[in-house]
Amino acid sequence: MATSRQQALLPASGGRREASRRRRQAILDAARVCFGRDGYAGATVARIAEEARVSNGLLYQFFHNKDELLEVVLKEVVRDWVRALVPREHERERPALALEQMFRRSVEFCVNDPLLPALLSSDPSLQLQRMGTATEGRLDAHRKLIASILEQGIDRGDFQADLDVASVADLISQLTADYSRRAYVTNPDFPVNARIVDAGARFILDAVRAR
Amino acid sequence: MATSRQQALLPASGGRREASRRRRQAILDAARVCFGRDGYAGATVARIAEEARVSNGLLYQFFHNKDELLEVVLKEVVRDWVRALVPREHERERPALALEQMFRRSVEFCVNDPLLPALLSSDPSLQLQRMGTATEGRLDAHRKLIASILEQGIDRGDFQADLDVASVADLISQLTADYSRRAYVTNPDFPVNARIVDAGARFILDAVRAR
Amino acid sequence: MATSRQQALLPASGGRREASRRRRQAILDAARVCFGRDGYAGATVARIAEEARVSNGLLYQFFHNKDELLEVVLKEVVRDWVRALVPREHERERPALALEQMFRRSVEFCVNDPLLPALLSSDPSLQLQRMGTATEGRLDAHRKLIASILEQGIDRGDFQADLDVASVADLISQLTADYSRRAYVTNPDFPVNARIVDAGARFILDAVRAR
Amino acid sequence: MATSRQQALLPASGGRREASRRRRQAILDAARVCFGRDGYAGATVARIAEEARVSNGLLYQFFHNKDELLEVVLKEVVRDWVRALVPREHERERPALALEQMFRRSVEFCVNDPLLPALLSSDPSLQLQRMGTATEGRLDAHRKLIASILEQGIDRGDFQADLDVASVADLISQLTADYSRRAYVTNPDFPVNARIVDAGARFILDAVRAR
DNA sequence: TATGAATGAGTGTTCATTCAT
DNA sequence: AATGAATGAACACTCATTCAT
Repeated sequence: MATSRQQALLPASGGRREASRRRRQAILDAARVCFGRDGYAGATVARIAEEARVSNGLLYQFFHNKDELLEVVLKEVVRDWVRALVPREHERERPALALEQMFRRSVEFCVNDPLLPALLSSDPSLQLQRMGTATEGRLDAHRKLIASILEQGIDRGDFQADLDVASVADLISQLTADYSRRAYVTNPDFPVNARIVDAGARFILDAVRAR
Repeated sequence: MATSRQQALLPASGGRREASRRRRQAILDAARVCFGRDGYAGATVARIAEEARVSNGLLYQFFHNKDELLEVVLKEVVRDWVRALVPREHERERPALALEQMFRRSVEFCVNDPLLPALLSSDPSLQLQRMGTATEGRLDAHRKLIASILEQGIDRGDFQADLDVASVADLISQLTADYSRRAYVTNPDFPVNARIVDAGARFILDAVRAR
Repeated sequence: MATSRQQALLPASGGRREASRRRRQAILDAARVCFGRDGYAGATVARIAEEARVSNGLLYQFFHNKDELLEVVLKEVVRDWVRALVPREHERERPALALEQMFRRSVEFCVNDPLLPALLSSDPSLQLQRMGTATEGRLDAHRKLIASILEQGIDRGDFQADLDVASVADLISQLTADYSRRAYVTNPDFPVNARIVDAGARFILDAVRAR
Repeated sequence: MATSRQQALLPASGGRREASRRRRQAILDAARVCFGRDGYAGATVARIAEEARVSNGLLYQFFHNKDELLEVVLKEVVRDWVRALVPREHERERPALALEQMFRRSVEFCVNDPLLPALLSSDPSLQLQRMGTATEGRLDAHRKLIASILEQGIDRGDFQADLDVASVADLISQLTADYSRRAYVTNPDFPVNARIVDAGARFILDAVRAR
């Protein structure tokens, strides 16, 4: 989101083609905020258009309908998220650190983007059954990324040798998604803070670490 | 839910009072399914009434409005769920077993009741801010139950002595909720099956077990 | 109204026949209050039944539907009103006094019975078009009563000889109805009080008095 | 109303802006008829839209809700009415004539606009408590106008010197309102016709005239 | 006779979508 | 390309009326 939204604020330059592209992005950014805040049914097309500083009807020149808009937004979100999670250079050879940082970065990411965890946990408010599994499939990227880190750690002897890699990758993906969601929803009973994020990181590492 | 729904299928016997009680329960059961499937905004009063085989208006003789209906349904769900999770007699002195069974039973419970995990993860579609924290507080019961098992395990030397009990209880509660949700939503990419539930149980135990 | 409502409070005595009659009257009294307060559309059958301390359905054993209930209530109101207005003995030979007292008594009557003025001025809230002119005709009684007083006054030389009796009777009837209504509706801008009622009485007398 | 409605029948010309304005006015005109005919509760939004030859939803682009629509309609009615009643030039120095003409014009005005008298007599069906006293205050204009004519007449010696001006102004205002209402409601028993309007005018003048 | 649970048509209102401009 | 006025199918909710008890 960061990138695309910043671009929208750049001076209006370029030809008609460019202006059009910028408007389309403004709609996507506004939709991201609205769907994340209000869910699918709760978000209104009018509100999205308003927050994008664009007319009601323009939306339908870029997207066939509300469903398609959501679909595109979700793809964008997942793309940005996966990009943000790719391990940094210095983590490459240290699987435990890579795993921990991925968890922390994901929680961080979602603080400003509640849409992702909603998607990750198949939030019924998104009514995903409306669209094909196209987006659904993309989530696989996260699991695969985790799985590759796990395998690397097993190879190096850092993680338990007999892990069911696919299943554990899924577990970690879920846990991450949930804490990411919680990072956004302010739960007065049990807020996500440094302490609980630390506990989450340790929990994951304890569960996979070799003994 | 199980019990009440089964009763609904019994031959219609008893006085008017009884018939009325049965209809009320049919509405609650239908609402449970609809809210769980479609979220708050997505569920329509008409659909709920239809699935309860009841007229549209009758709903408003039992509940003031859609909000109140959701509130009552949520209380019922949590009540049934907590009941189902209480450790059995033979698990009393074996914290690791108690923890594992709680996870498995919760996943089982939610196969037929997607509403619970939606509630547990503060699904925005439920728009919980509509109602008081009455229900919210009840979720605490789950965390407390887990926490008590954890403490017992620490005392017996089965679990790590330096666990952040409150945080870990929350983590396990979340993980349970998420797998429970997944147990209902049929995810063709990664279904919840015996293998992955086993992995979940092991993951949790590995994370807390003393070394 | 006074009479009938007081009877409703008498100890429940008499056979079934009598009890039934009493319940019917309770419904009529409650309807009178509700229709007067809320208009036809605003009054609900449920509320009427509640205020009559009677079940919802009983109403339909006495009256075919809401329309008929209103019709009967209106007849009662007009009957009570006309009864209350009949000149007292000592007014018989003094037309001016009779006229004035009728105005004052009518205002008084309606303080507790807003339904009458609503009827007198064909208040659209009563949606009188629903029913035949049956009730409508009864209003004639008031005009005729006034007309007879006017004629008497003309004969005695108290009132102008060339009055258009029928028209003036109608005017006075209207004015009375309106002030009666105003006696009930509390208009903060221009409340009906002793001063304005006095002015009303004088206005009427000035308009008809012989010069 | 006259003016606006006539315009609505003109050939549909002008830009989008103009067309929109015309539709808004059509809604107001239809609402005026419906509220006047059926009262507030009796009038349905759907019927108003239908009579305005406009879709159900358009109404809500111009007015927030039914209440606001009524409020705007009432303001319009009062505005048009007060405009219609301002004494003509040649009546300025003849209070008796001014008074009479005001009565006649008001009756005339309401033949096509039953809403005004409903308002003037605080018809409960309008449920005026819903809105602020904004409109309420405007009615004062009528009383003040009458009062000023009365005072002028008293100064010139045409009217009784000791009139309670405020009260009499209110009486005349009421009488006017009532006859205006009657001018619309076709009362088969006692229709408002030339004869009875004449009687009304004479009645008022007789009541205030100096002796 | 009397009840009140049950019905369902109808209400005010919202909102995704279309289309003349 | 862009607007926003206009549509109409939903929606949550109400209430006169019926009917099994």
